[in-house]
Amino acid sequence: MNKDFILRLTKYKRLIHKLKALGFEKVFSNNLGDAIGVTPALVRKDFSILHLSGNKRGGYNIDMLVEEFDRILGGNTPQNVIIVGCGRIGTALMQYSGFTSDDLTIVAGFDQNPKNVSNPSHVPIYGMDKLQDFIRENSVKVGVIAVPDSEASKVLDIMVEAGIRGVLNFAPVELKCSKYQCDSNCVIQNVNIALELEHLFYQINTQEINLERD
Amino acid sequence: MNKDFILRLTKYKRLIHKLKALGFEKVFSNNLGDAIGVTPALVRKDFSILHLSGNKRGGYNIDMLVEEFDRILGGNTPQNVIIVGCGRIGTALMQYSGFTSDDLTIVAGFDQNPKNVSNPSHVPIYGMDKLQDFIRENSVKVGVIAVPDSEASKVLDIMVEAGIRGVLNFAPVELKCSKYQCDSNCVIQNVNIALELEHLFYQINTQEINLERD
DNA sequence: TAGATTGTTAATCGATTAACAATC
DNA sequence: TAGATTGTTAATCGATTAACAATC
Repeated sequence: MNKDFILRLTKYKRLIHKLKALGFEKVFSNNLGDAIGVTPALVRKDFSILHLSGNKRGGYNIDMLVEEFDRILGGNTPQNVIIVGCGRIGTALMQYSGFTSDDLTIVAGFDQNPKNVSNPSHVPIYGMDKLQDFIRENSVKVGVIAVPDSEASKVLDIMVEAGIRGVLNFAPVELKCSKYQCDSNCVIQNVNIALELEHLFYQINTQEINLERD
Repeated sequence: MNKDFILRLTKYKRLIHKLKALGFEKVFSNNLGDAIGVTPALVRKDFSILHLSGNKRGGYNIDMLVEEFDRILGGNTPQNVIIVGCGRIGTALMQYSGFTSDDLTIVAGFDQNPKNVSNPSHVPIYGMDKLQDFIRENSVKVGVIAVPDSEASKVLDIMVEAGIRGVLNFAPVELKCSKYQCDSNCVIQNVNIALELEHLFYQINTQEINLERD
């Protein structure tokens, strides 16, 4: 329910898959904690919340963990994602290599002028008028918004109306919990690159100068 | 010092600039809290930590806030950023419109084959061999890493050695707090798009099925 | 003045950690 | 068995909030 908790789950999952690939058969809260940078106690607590139990002396069984984390985090069933807005960011994402390893598949792109988009990927790009039908017919659950900021909230409304449940927003507007999000339980995650860079500068500045000037 | 705290600072700053533009002269902790979604008490606490004081009845002076937040968050002095790796993500970022409004300027790109990069922006793209000298000569403080994951940690080392203080990493590897980061106080922020999407799927899944299966 | 708002202290809340009994 | 590790409880820690005296 907690953001940090969810982040840890994803890290556990990745780590456990790696360990499995390395031929490990069991692992201790100790090892897991070291690897993801938390205390062993927190690992045990987390696992306890998830009802994952180990052996008092033999640690946790890797096969069991792999299976359970796959179930909890949506498994290895490929997850379909659409990209709305095929400008620079949109097309860059379409070819992003980091996805395939995580069973995420970009199934389609949408743009106002699909014919103008240079498209070296094999992902089909449709006009915006096809967006709602596509979402409905393919039961798409998650979409990426990569349109100009002026279009973002309009696009969001369209997607939510069609039944989208999760949105990753790259438009430099913070898409807020509108009535739509609340009504329909659509989760919105904003990725604001300018904001991230500002954070960095802030952190650097405060390392040098102290917050309180005097 | 806290991640949430820093995030709030950035939100305060943006909001206050907007209010200033709207002609406001003063604002209450009440209003600020509503707008950024926190309690008025927290706003006052935050301001107190920053030594920003208001009037017992007249709230906080907008001009004062604008000035102070600009100082605290690095002001409106343009911040120079370089982009290392001019593949799809890198070039997309180079033309990203969200930057200009935040006084962030991409001053250069770097790539192994700068001549192969199609470069519709006006940002110069140099070979990787120029990276260290450029950072040193221009005192660049923050850089973006958008190279393939296999190159990421090598590139990080080079940048840190040249004196980079902050890195935004788009390569799908979690660049960890290596010896370099600790020695030289380089802040690393990882943006992992696949991870963000996984979060979304997880959140959606847990809305439907409860965590504990039984 | 009376009313409203700040600034700060103490209370609350939630997450993390330490500790340890249970037990393999 | 002795040693090691889990699972869970209680303690700790830090961030947020409530409350209220100070005061404009």
